[in-house]
Amino acid sequence: MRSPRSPEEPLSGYVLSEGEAEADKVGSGRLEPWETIAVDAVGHVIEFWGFKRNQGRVWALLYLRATPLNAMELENELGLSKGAVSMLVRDLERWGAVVRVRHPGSSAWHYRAETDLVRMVSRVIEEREAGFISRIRADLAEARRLAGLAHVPKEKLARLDRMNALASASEKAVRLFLRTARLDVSQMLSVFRDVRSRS
Amino acid sequence: MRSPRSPEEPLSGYVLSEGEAEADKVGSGRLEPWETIAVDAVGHVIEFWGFKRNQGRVWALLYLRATPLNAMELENELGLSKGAVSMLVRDLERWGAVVRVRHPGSSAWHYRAETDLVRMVSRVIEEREAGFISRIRADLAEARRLAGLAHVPKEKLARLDRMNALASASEKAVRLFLRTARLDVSQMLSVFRDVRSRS
DNA sequence: CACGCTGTTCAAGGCATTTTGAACTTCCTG
DNA sequence: CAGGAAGTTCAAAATGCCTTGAACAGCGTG
Repeated sequence: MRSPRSPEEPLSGYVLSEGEAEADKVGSGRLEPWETIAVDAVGHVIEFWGFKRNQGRVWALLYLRATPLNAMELENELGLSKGAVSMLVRDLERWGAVVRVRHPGSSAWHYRAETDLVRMVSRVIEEREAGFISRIRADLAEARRLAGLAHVPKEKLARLDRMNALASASEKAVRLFLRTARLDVSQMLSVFRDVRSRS
Repeated sequence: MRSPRSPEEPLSGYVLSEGEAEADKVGSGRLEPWETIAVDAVGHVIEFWGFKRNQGRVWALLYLRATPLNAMELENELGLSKGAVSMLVRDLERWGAVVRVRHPGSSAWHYRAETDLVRMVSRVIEEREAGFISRIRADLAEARRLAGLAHVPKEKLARLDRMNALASASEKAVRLFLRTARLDVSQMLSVFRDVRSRS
């Protein structure tokens, strides 16, 4: 669902941004090649859904390494700054996609991936949808009201009404999508849970 | 389906960017208030779907004014530059959301809104989806292959497999969405066509 | 209770995308 | 076919989002 921008640009295959081409670059480069690929793939998915790429990368690494990692490890493995890790992890935590655990022998927090990535995506999308699309509908309704007061010709009013109908249709489509996606996903999740890392 | 970014940001109501707050600003300001609202609402929807806001605004204005406008009018009404209008209109044209018509008494091109805005959105999304998600799946498959060669422990392989399953589920969900949205929309379009401006 | 280690905050910087504006091209009109 | 209006192009500026890094805060330990 992301930026088509201009019709002439290539339609498949995502574009690597500068640093990304050289994999784990700046960081210690401890990531194995297969990890890099998987982590970045999740980064792309999550970006596709309107989140930050690095939120996906953090979650993916935590998920792949069954064992909880601390902030420093995330910095090194993913080549992120301290500040970035702090913020990314906080976001994931609030969304319930990551939990913070205190490890026995260490004074640092460790982070563990929940399997709720998808649940998080659909919840957040739903919240946005609720606020955003209904705000748009409200705007169109307001426009319609003003136009009515302003004695705008019937034909134009009809066009406004049709825009409204369009917005409603979008809204319905998105809701339907979320409902079905949720269904697909809850089946998925039950599979996931079988191998959930026992903390 | 657009940028949730950070959990603490307000979840409803879009944020106005600088210039937008003062409505039609720089331009001649010929737009009526209700038009401004409606045009911007469409701008937001279209941005939500990953296009440029001004592509939506141009289409919306053309749709609301039943009569085709030329480039200069679009510039003035929407406060855009000559170059911007040229590019925006070209994009919409290639997507089939706008057609270019030669008006009898004038040497300038005029632009007319097709009712295909929604068709355009779903087509473009579908194209992106086809390329993008399948690319991601391919990446995960590659990661899985490499991990297999690298004698990665069974448990980690299982996690990779689950990521793959997740990606498949996304793909299925998106496809389903597009199919149903298309259906909703084709019903819509039939309504639209009744009042299509006869050029 | 001071030190050091971990995590948080946020202004400044960096990066990608979008818009502008001016040079250039095309096409109509007389 | 000259003159000019309309349209296109593209480098540079503007914009907006994300990350960085350094200052700050919290906490646990010696």
